[in-house]
Amino acid sequence: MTDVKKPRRRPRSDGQRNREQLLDVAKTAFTMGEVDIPLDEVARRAGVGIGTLYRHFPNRDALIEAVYRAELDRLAEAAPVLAAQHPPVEALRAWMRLFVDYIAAKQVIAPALNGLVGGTGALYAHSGDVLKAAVNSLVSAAIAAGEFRADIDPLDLLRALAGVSNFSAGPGWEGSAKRLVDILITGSRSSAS
Amino acid sequence: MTDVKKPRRRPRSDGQRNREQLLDVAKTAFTMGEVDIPLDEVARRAGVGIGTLYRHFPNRDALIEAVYRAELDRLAEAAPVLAAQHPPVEALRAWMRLFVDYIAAKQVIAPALNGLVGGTGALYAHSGDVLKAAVNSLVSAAIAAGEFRADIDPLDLLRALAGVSNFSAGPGWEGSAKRLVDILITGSRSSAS
DNA sequence: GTATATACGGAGCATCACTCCGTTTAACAA
DNA sequence: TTGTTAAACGGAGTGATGCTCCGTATATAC
Repeated sequence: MTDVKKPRRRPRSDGQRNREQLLDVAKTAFTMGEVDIPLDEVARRAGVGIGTLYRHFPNRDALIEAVYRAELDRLAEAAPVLAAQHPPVEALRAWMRLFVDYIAAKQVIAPALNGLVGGTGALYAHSGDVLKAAVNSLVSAAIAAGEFRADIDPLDLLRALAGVSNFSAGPGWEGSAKRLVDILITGSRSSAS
Repeated sequence: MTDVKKPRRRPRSDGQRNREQLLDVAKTAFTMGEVDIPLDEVARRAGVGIGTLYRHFPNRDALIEAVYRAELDRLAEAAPVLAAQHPPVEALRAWMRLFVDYIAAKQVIAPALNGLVGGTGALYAHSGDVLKAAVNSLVSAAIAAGEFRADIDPLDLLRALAGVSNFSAGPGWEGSAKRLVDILITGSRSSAS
């Protein structure tokens, strides 16, 4: 059952290279707003055959998720750094702003999510976990410090933040998103001042 | 320029009937999670030809928007009713909860939105307006009553709420969404208690 | 150098969005 | 009722796209 693969061989270098090239092309395309780019085209730009693309990513969603996930990982990694640099509530505020800035700057996440079929499912479950862990640690710290109400569900905050990414549009967008962060934090305090 | 159509004839009854049947089938399908249902299939279930579907809705997005818009209209209509029945802040809270309940019960909005290509654009601009007006009037009343800070942008709240709809999943979802509503309202008060 | 697991490429298939146009029918007038 | 006509219908056909299959090529190990 739990048979461990003993790696008979080192992974082939061309395989890894191609995989990264595909991810790179896809990320660039999604960022540029070409959410509907045909997969043939992604393969062509990456200089590989369509078959190669499908071996690395079994379907369109898998490719999108891979791009998406790599970005989220980087976001999650920022959490412990911020926690070390600031007091709990400020660390959370900073992270939430980072989230917003991040989405604003590189429009990777929002368009990709919108392009997904029935985003309800697997993708969130998988990729969401790292973000969940990140926001979870920050909120826990704020609660432990007595700054936040104990009944705050970190996921609530994450959901609200994700919403901003979906309605991303218009000029005053960034400022508005930052105000929302403040609203959320104020609303979560144990005894609002 | 502004030539008014003088309706030479009454609209044909079969046309209207078919249009409504198509909308009905599409709404049901989307609600059932069949976001990717082929349009041929929608036409078949509605008992019309594919050509008829395309005459009423020039493309897939147009059909989705039509369903989506009808639902949003009903949500917007609830705002003035609630405003008449409750004090400002409670009217807003009630409306936001309605929004959440609505999405939870009939999963029309979230899946449809996710299925859209680049939700950034036209659809929101069009359909969003009615919701915007609804939440706007409720928030304005709360500000006028001195209950809310004057710098609250109603759109911020709408965005956060929309986020919930996108991360809709899991069992504790509804309760969590209601907590979020409370957080948002507490965070928006002029002097939080 | 040889063997072989691994990866590659792209022709081909199935499906789906959307178009086109000949046929049918509801509305109106006489 | 019947004739006229604008309006609506239906579905075969077209092009594009997601995905599969399998023969070929090559990196790794010995």
